[in-house]
Amino acid sequence: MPELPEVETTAVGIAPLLVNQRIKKIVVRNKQLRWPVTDQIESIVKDLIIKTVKRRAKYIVVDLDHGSFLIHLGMSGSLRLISESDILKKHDHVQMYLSNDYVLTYHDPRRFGCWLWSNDDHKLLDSLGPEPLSKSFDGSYLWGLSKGRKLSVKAFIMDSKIVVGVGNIYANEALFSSGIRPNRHAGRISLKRYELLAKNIKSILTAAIKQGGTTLRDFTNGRGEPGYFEQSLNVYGRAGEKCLNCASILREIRLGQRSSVFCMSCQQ
DNA sequence: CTTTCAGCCTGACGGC
DNA sequence: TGCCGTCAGGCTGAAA
Repeated sequence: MPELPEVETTAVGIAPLLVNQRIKKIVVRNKQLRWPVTDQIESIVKDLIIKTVKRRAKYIVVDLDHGSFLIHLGMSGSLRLISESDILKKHDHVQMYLSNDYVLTYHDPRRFGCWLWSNDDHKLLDSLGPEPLSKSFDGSYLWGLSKGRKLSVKAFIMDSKIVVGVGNIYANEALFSSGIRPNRHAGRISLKRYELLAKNIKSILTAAIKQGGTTLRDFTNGRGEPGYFEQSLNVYGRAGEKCLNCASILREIRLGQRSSVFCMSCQQ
C-alpha cells in the first residue's frame, strides 16, 4: 500500500508534467471512492490551470488557478500518466486530460482513496499533525503530547493528529529499531526513548524516499503502478520468524485493529 | 476530553 | 478447477 515515501515519489514524479498545464477535461468513470468524487467536477475544472503539485501527509494536493484537488491513494491507489490512445485498465476511475496530451490516470481497485475538489481549504487537512520529516517533529514533541495518554505507543505514532504519514509498516519498523514494545502505553515512555523513536522514524522514511528517488518509476509509460520499493523489513510481515537481531521468534498482536509484530527480547 | 471500533472495498490466499 | 471464507489495510466519524 502506498506509504508516505510512495506518495512523495508519486507527487515528485508527476509534478513536472502537470504544472502549468491546462485541464482539457476530466472523465470520472466511477465516483464511488472513499468519498464520492466532487459533484460536477467535470464542468468545474475544465480549462483551469495547474499551478503546483505537492504532498501533505499521504495526500497529493494539486493547486489550480481556482481551487485545488485533494487526492489520496488509499490502500491500493496509483497515478500514472498515459497518452490518450492508451488502453484503460480495470479500476481506472478518474482521468484528467492535460493540454500537453498526457492523461493523468487514477487507478484504485479497492477505492479507499479519494479525489476531491474544493475552492477553499480542504477540511481533511485541518487537524493534521506535523510532517515527520519536519523540524517541529522530534522526541520532545512526542513526549510532550504523550503525557497521560494510555493508548499504545504504536497507535499513538500512527495517529495523524500527532504526526502524519507513519503507516503500519513504518510504525512496526521504527519501534523495532528503537527497542520499544508496541503495546507500551504512550504516556509511560521516557523522553530519551521518544528521541530515539523520532530519530528512527525520520531515518527510515528518509531512506525509503531516497530509494524511491533512485528506483524512480517512469510515470509516463504506463508503469506508474507500483512497484513498491524493495523494503528491508525487520519485523513487518515476519511474525513467527526469527528476529534478525537475536533469533527469538517474532510475536504478533493486534493494536488498534492493526497487526503489530515485535521481538519480546529486543523490544521492552 | 480519550479511546475504541465499524465500515468502506477488492484481490490474494488457504481449505476443501 | 473453483468456490467460499477470511484477511489486509488508511482513515474518518460515531459510539462508548
